[in-house]
Amino acid sequence: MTPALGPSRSQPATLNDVARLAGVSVATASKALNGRSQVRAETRQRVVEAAERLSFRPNQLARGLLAGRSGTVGLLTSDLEGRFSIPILMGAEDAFGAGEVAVLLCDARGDAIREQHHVRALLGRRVDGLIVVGSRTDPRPSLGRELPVPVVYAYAPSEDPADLSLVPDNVDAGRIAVGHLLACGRTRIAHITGDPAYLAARERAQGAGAALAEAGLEPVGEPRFGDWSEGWGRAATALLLDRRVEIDAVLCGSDQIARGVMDVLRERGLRVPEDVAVMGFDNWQVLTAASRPPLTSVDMNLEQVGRAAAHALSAAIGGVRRSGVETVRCRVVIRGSTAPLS
Amino acid sequence: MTPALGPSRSQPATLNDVARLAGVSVATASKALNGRSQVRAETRQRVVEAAERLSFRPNQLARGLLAGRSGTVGLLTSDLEGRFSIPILMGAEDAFGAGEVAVLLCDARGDAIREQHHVRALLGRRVDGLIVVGSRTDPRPSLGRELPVPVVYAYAPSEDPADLSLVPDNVDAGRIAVGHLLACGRTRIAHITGDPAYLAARERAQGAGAALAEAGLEPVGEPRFGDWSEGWGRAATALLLDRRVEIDAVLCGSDQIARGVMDVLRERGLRVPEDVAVMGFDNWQVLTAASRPPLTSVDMNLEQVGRAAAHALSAAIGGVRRSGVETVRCRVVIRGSTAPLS
DNA sequence: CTGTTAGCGCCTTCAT
DNA sequence: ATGAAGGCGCTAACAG
Repeated sequence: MTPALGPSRSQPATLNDVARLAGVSVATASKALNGRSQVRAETRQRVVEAAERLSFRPNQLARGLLAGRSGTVGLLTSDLEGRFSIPILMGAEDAFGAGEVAVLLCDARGDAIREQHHVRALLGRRVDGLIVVGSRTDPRPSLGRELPVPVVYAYAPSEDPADLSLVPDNVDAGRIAVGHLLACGRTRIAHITGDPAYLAARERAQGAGAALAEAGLEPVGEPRFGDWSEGWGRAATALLLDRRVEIDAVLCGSDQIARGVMDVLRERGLRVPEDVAVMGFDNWQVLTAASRPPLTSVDMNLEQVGRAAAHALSAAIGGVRRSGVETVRCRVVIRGSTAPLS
Repeated sequence: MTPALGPSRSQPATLNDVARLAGVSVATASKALNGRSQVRAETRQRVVEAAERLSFRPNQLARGLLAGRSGTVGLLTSDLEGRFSIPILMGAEDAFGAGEVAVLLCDARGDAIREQHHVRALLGRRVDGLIVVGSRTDPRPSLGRELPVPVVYAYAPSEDPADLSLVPDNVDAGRIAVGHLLACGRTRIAHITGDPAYLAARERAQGAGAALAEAGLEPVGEPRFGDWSEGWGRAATALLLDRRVEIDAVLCGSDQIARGVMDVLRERGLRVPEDVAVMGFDNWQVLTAASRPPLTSVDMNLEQVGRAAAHALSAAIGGVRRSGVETVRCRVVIRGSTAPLS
């Protein structure tokens, strides 16, 4: 409405203002503020004081224009809504924030057109690099090799092996999950997991199977694929129990599935973890902590993935490019739903 | 390592390059590309083609430098981890994205020092404005009136009434929640809610109480404050039933609490919604959809809050400033856990 | 040690 | 209709 007339109206101070107030040239002021050595201490003092008094902040746009680098990266998510993007985003933001790099956030909402649009916009802003965050671990189309800046793919790897991708190691995750159950003395381990269209589901099952085989154990039936919901966890468990299949552990493809599994086990009078150990995937706090008992789960270390992507991108911007798919290890977070057989 | 020699190495084309290729001056090229009218159609054509061929994208940094505006806003969250920031962020990103404005994301992680640091960094990048997203609806300290750009507070309002804040209307939310239960013919409505240190909890209770009073009904005891967990929902419900308190509906302060409430109701042989209607808050998909039956819940319309904040900020940048706390209405999302008494 | 000059990429007068 | 020139804020050469 009425333009405020207070201090908030005034334009931000420029180096010119500072120089004038300090009674020196802009060049000297620049050197003084940037710690260049060819400035008399007393002069520098004057400049610094002037800058302070005007609350001078160097204009990064001007700097970027000159340097040819903006000190900015684009973070392009395909699905902010899903819960996997956020931790990755946090890890990346954290890693960049420490290094004076700012993050431009764009959400493509799963739309390729919108993604392309965002890429153009980001390049127009002269981002120094790009991180592309997918919503599932299945490979996705590359943005292409023609981009003027380096790109790192996180969570969803690029289909082009010339690109660098960072993904959680889901095969290994299946392995260490089973490893934990074995360490608890369990031998009749069923695997109830999610949608087989997801690579993550298949890879975890593969790793779990391998770990069982290496231990000389038979899996309790084939992995049971379904969807990622509590409902499927309940249904699959009911089926298992109805058929009198003997089990002392259930490895679940998600924490939601695990919730469903535990509910039915309890309803049928089986105790967790005394009779059956239950383990989830994703380590989603709201579910793992609220379960009865609290749910042991595999954490994909997504913040770590984000941080690793940030570091890889920084390296690439610095000229050290890598390529191919690199994995980040997952970890088991032990809670009350798994325990050694007594 | 080895600097790639492909097309990705070349510097992005400048207007100069385009002009040279088209055989005109930079001034003409600029006019041609920006739709200025004083250019012969045939010339414009040549310029556009040249630009295309070089995949020219105007450097926004240079533009911003000249214009004095960067076309960029800062989004400062205090807690990306919590689930409330994300929808707000999505709404804001969406609203800005449509308007050629890019969003710089910073997460203060609940740390005032870090927040201050981020504000400085953002101002250095000459953001045209700032949105500050809080993690709860309790008022928070203002960033101050001295900032050179407009600021809009979302979710957590500023303590300074001179600032503009956009928050969900939690009093009204309590009202419409009770309104829905009344419409279902319920009259014995208990309220089990979260931590009374949260303004949201107190405001919802206040609104709920007012709606009951207006309907000439007594609340079933005082609102039961606790924390926001499933565990508290279970405990509070058990207490209620142990005391033989007669109820036909429970309004819960969060979906998690509602989960706990429903579990105990079912365990005690009460049917939802036939015997007792249950209603949650937050409309958190993963909980509401997975409940048995699916949970009716109040949605705070957070995307809407984010969008409104974005629009308000755009207006402020355009010179139209508002101030004070403005509210966004919540809405009831009806699912299976509430139904008319038959 | 300090100041002058030039230019990053773009847009906008002002001449032509 | 086109081009030449100036300047946005800053830094890196070079001069003094």
